[in-house]
Amino acid sequence: MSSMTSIREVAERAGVSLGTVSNVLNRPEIVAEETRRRVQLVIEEIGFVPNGSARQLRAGRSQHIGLVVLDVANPFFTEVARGVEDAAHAAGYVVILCNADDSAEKESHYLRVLEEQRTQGVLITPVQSDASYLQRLRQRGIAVVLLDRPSRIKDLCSVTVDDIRGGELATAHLLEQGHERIGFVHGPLSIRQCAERRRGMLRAVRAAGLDPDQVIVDITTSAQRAREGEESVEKLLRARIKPTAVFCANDLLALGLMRGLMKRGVSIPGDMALVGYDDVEFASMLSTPLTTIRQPKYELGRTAAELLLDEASNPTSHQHKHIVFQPELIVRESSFKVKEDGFLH
Amino acid sequence: MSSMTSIREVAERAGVSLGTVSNVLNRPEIVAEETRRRVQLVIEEIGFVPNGSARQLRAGRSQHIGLVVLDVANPFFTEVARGVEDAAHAAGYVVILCNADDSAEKESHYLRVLEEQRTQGVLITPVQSDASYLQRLRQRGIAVVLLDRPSRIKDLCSVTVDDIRGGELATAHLLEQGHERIGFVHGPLSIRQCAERRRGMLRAVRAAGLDPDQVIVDITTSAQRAREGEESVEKLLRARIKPTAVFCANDLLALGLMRGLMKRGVSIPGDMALVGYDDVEFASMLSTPLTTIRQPKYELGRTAAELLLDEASNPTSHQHKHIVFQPELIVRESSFKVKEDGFLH
DNA sequence: CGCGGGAATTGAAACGTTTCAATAAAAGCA
DNA sequence: TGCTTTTATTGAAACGTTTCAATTCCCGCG
Repeated sequence: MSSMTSIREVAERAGVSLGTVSNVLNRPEIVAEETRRRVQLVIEEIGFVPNGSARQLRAGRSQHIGLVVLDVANPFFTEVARGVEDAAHAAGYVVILCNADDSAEKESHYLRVLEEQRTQGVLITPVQSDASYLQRLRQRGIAVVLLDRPSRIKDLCSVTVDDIRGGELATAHLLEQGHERIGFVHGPLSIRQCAERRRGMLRAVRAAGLDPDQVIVDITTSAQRAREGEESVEKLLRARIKPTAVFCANDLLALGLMRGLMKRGVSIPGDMALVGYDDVEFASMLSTPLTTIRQPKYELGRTAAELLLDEASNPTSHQHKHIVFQPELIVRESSFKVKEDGFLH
Repeated sequence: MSSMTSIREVAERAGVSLGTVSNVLNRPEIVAEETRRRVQLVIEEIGFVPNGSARQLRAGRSQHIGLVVLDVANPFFTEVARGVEDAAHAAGYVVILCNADDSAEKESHYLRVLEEQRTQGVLITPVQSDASYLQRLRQRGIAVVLLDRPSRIKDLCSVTVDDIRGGELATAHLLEQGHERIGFVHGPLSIRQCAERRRGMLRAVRAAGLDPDQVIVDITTSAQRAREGEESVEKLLRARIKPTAVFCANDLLALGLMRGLMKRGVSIPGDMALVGYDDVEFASMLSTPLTTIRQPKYELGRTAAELLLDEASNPTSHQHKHIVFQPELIVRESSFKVKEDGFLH
């Protein structure tokens, strides 16, 4: 029953040729009214669903786009994913969401799969700085857009938020509040965002006429999640220079760090000021509302998807673009200044 | 250059037949040492990557499993997704994560795509109560496992958490704290979870010898996100019976509701006690840590994926199972009792 | 009445694999 | 040496579409 359910069966039952059924499916307007009806009836009747693999094989390309994120559990990326999905869905494409889970191995695995599937395009925030694999995809005719990562490679679209500026905003704010020793909790510096935000810090520190080596205390974590944030409290409190403020490379780290500090009775912002990054949904709702750098997450995803779709549909006329959004400082209680009178201001 | 990059080109360059190349790819052990090496060299050289569509067409089935969730932006589902992904990845399968976004239309769309792709199986938390579409998938030989939703249909695996019990735990806890009028903020009751949690409430209320109509104040939202939670504050405060406590069908709703209440100066738990559902990561870190019902999210996903893979690989010997996990009440400050002395206990 | 032209349909080739029966080559044995 | 096994390789068919040149049919026009 369900065994032989191809276009051929439809054709036989409707008494037409394969080609006609295909036409009913793809260009119904060119087939005669009555024939079309008859074929459609049979399709309904036997519940025929075209085989995507066969279609793709013939077309040489699928109607999918791949989205490879660093960590699906990070609200930042799910918000980006919503943007991507909306744009893709509107254009009739399907998004395959792949979770690299901060692992280069998983990233490669998924890219390989997307390549095998002859995907229309790939949106990616690479784990690996090595972009040679991406070049390969491009050579195979798969459009690639870098998400939240500037492209070293010129002939690649990218959509980013100015991370240097973000780091600068956060740091300038803390310096202004009178902090002179600032911890920076971040994932591996091989991750572009981390490196750039750090550069922003340097810029702000120098602009204030201070020596970065005296101000910044680096704390590197293996991944950028709450767990790692909590674990880094130890290192923070034992640092050679004792910071009075911390800047975290994302809100999850900040969340974890906050939990860790509270457990140890370190008050925020009294004993330690805290600034996060991303402005995820819960940032404003924490026990101490979190000062953070807001990024236009949804727009980031949406814009990236639009660029990708443009490149995929007009491969020749397409112009590569590098779109940069601006981050915004959102000041909340976690970085308020504590005056001599002991009150927050 | 990249135009003709099929198994055929590899065969020609290596001076062997198509079949041999295929063997090198799939059963390398049966091909002679030297031939294998030669073929592999050519593969490296021209960067050959097999065409997944052709493979799938031939095999009649892809190596993917689809995961359809209600809302990727909900941390509950991303945690489930991690569980699914780990199990699938370990077994060599790829997960296609689809976001139904609480919309029946998107859900249908994705299911259709998964059907066209001749996916191995589908893991789903259906938006629609109508399961006829799922039956169709099954008839086409696509394994289906219901995620976090009991199966009306007998011959379907399902992995759930006892939602009735969850609702009961939450409600009993609030009753115990002395609350006699309790708001229940939830998405459409057509969503199974909502309906079941409500049944749990009824059970608890009746067990306490009270009349549900006098105790429960229903507030239905269009979706179960923070935004909708915040919007429902209005309705809550203007309800005919004024509640002293609220139970939210998930933590995102609770998050939004908390924000809304705070904006209006309603103190938690003093003026209004609050209980959420899911125990997402940030629940313990909110301005008032949230009492909630914990679900084993990761295990849920993992177990579901394992059942699916079992069904997909042993379609005949497979036994359908219905696994039910137990929820757990986590008491935090948002539901503490306020004694006459004005302090929390 | 014959002919040109448009509309509808057809049939076969092609997309890139895998599979499997058939063949070829090598090795073992008497 | 000739015959049987074993081991390696081959070639063709099949998977389910789409495409496009070729064919059929019908209509209107001169």
